Amino acid sequence: MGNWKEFDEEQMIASSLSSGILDMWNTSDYCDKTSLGFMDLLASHDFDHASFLFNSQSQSPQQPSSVFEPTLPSTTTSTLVETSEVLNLPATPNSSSISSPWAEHTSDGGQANKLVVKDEEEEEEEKEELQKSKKQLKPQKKYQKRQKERRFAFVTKSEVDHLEDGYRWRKYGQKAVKNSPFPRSYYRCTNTTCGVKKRVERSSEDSTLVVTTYEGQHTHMNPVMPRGGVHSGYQANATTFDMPVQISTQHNQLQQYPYLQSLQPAFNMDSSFVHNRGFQASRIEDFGLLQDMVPRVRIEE
DNA sequence: CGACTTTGACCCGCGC
DNA sequence: GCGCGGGTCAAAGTCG
Repeated sequence: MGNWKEFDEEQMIASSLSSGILDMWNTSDYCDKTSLGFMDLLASHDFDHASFLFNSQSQSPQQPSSVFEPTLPSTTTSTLVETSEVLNLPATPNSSSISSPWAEHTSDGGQANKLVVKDEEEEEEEKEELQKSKKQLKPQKKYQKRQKERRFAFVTKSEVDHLEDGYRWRKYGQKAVKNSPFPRSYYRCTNTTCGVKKRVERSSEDSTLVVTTYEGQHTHMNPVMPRGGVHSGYQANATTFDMPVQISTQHNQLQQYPYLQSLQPAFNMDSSFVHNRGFQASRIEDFGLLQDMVPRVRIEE
């Protein structure tokens, strides 16, 4: 899995995030096996808040995965990995002032493990400008240089490779992966205005693990139901909306597509929101990607 | 017939 | 420059 070498640091982040979210639930007395909150943040590409979760991990040791007993036939186990190729995304307005009860609990005030995104962006921009000026001498090629998009990956324990996440995807490629018996599939969001892509591959080390990598940000309404389904009416890249409303509109859909809640649209999050969401969500049935979350999933080496 | 998948060819970046 | 591996294109095939 050569491609995962770039995730070396993220392995640590992933496991930290895992314990972070477990910690979040413990703190809020909310351990009912749902994945609300954590996966939402990463699926919505709200990395500033995801880093907040990361910050919160340092407070406590990892929790036993037995807290999340599987209750569904096709159980899923997720570990988040945010890549270091985090670029070309507008900054989240609240990024500099995240307040949360969990952040306060961190031993170092939530500073030590902060994910650095901005510096990498600037550095990369400079690099790309340099390359641009060099390449201007060359004729235009059919394929433009791929823009590096903010990406994140998570590991899911599932029998199904391509998990339904509420968006419609079109497969546009499949490649054999070096040193892996399993191919990697490439999907693109079917919405023409949306450039979000995702890669799906099965771990060569543990065939029960599916590695899904998202790239880009949805720019349209979430169709939620895969084909001809009900539209939920919230925006995929919304930065604000009323959480209770969202919960209620999602409820029926989530019952059918348990992992949807882990891939829901962006939102602003503050401590009251998290409490509110936890409270609201606890009334929803048990389901979710993280219900049998494993504290640590080793991706490579 | 439209939406989606499959698959070989091609492009691109990178290391040697 | 060359080869390798990852990523994408696009025509053909499949499915409902």
